[in-house]
Amino acid sequence: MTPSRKPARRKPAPSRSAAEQEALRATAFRTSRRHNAAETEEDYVELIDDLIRERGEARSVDMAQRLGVSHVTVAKTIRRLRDKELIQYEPYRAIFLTPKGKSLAERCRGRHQQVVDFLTALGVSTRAAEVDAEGIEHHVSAETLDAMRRFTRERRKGS
Amino acid sequence: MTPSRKPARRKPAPSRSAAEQEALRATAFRTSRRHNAAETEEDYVELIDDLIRERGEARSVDMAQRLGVSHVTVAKTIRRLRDKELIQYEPYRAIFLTPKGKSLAERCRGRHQQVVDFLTALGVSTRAAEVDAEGIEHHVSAETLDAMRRFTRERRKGS
DNA sequence: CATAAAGTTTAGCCGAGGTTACATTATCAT
DNA sequence: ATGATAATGTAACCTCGGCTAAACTTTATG
Repeated sequence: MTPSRKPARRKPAPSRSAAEQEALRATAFRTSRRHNAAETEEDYVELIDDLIRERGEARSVDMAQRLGVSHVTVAKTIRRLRDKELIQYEPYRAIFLTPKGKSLAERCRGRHQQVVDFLTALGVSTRAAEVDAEGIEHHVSAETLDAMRRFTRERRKGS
Repeated sequence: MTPSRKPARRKPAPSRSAAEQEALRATAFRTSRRHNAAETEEDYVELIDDLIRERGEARSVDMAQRLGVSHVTVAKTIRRLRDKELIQYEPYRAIFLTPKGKSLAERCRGRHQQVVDFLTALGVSTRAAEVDAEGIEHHVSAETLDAMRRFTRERRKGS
């Protein structure tokens, strides 16, 4: 009557290298979730760094505009980043990076550029490369980043 | 005394092609956030599809194990997916994909495999490719995916 | 056939990240 | 000097995706 009358007890799992495979997949999901969580703070410090370079200071109104988000969201997030000692600011004043924040920002900036360069070298348009990199950059392992760098260098030399 | 005594009014933005640049960046962030939001449902339907292929049915306890998450989280999520008509199930019974869910699952399966193949062709180890793909796959545009496919094909022919 | 074990659901908590509406502060211009 | 306006902050609310604890259903078994 109901669409399924399947048993509620577990079938014995296919017993090849199954356990390892399962574990690897669960790890992949967990890793991805962890990276998603770190994404916001990486984006914020990177953006603050950009703004300081471009106009000498970072202000929440500009951050909100660039992120495509309300200023309230920015306010809430930067409070959290301050608690984590990545940034520092006084009420109604501009935002600055702590040394810790600055080093994170620099790492992110480098990685971001590498991903963009890689995608471009692969033949992706500047526009798409910029958009995709924003999503991808937080999920590339050191190993993959290295392979990307190698490819970019070769491709440039070759052409 | 306070670390910053910078003005609270906006400086005129650097006026080159600034407006476009700003818009592009905000778009990149928005796109990335949108993809993050879609990530869960894509992962779930893909996983359900896998389980059905492997053992004929998808059950929440297995999903929880593969995702590395508690079974309660799975229960809550699948309720949402049912509301979105991606899956279908009765209480205490196995889970099935609706046509809509099935087509999403197939798209995701293809994309996932393509990203893994690409990373492998690039020289990344199987293990890292699997983990990174889980994060990356949700953020590749059609254009980038196409470039990846092209590269994978060439590289295979070449070697 | 009663009951234990496995699986599923419900209730309630939390933090992240988003919103609107409203309050406060700083700066600029008259 | 003060008043308008831009920027920032606060309050209250939402959804999503985690969690634990406890209740309930199904299935297997002694």
